[in-house]
Amino acid sequence: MKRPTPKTRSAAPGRSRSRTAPQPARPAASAAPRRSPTEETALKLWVVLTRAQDAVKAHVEADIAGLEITTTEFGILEALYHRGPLLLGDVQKKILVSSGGVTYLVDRLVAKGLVERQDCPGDRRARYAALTPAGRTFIGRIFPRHAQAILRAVSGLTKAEQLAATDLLRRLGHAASALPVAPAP
Amino acid sequence: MKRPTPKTRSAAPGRSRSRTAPQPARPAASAAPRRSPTEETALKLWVVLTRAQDAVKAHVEADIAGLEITTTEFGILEALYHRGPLLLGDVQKKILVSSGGVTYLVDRLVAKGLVERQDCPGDRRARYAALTPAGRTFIGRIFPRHAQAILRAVSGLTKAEQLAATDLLRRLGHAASALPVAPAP
DNA sequence: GCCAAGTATCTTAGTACTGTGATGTTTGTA
DNA sequence: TACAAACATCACAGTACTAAGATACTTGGC
Repeated sequence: MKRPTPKTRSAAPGRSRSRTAPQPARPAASAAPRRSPTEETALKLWVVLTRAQDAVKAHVEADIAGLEITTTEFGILEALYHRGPLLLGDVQKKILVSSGGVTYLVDRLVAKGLVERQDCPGDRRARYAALTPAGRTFIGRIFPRHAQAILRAVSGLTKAEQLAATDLLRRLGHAASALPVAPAP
Repeated sequence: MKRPTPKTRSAAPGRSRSRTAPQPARPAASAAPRRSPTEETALKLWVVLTRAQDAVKAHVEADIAGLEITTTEFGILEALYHRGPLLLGDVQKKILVSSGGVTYLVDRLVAKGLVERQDCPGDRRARYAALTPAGRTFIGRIFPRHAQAILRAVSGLTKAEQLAATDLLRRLGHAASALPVAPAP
């Protein structure tokens, strides 16, 4: 699991800061740099986008915790469950990891007996990943609960709001993906 | 850098799959499980939320690449820049890493001469992290460009849409955070 | 038919963390 | 005065990846 939101020493337990008041010896030097309202809007969007994703992800990961698989592995199983066998390259595009990462992840799922590789007739470079019967049973058993966990995690918005958010986020994502990545300065 | 969106072999370069047609020997077995529309809406939201965050993050990380710091380190510098010295515990809450992670990250920033630790008068257990003059200069120099990169990354939405998305995401995030995490089954 | 270029996967080494658990210091409370 | 709880730190094994390169196969042009 990548970052199931830190659980270590004294992580969250809220309000207790009463000592923050005594400002440090050195001046706070909080020379808050002025920013345009347009920048402010964009930065705020980036922050809440990240926070929202983290918050929902925490529920998704909590749901998967204890199943002996990572969220990324879950993503592969889910993709194979809903789409049938996929070329490893297509798995890569779907879950957004490096090519080496796909090899690594599929190796582990194979070791767990959930996935198998199949040769691709017609292109001997390529290979499919496919669920084994055990893998199909496994994902079929846990997916419904998983869907409920997500449903619950996003239930802070009404269905209409969820649809509105989906539309905005889809367009945001598409636009950002289409945009060429920063011209190295 | 954690996952600057894979750059490896044949990652994105679109449509070329013409070999996907010959379905694998084994039956596709695509027993697509029926789902309620409510579930469908929630799952879709989760997917586009993650995709959008990833897409924007790719720009953010591309902007930081080559500066010899990771995005997490950047987050610390930015927090100190905009808020002044912070207790290490507050840094932890801000950037969401483990307690050991804060020590590790601050150590590295100290080694780079960008941050220093200061004792906290009034609580001798606690310590502040604060920018050094070099650190302030560094972040002050790169932050404006960073803000522009974010501005650009989210420019697929109009300002009004950005505000609407911010409102929805803020409420989504708050609700998800407030919700107790899945009851371990 | 030959070969360069392209595509698919795998291998290797490295990185940025995490989690656990222990240690020391300090603080607020009983 | 004791004692639990908070803050930071350290040590260390482990994890989920990444980037870069190697290998194997395929394709398109000549």
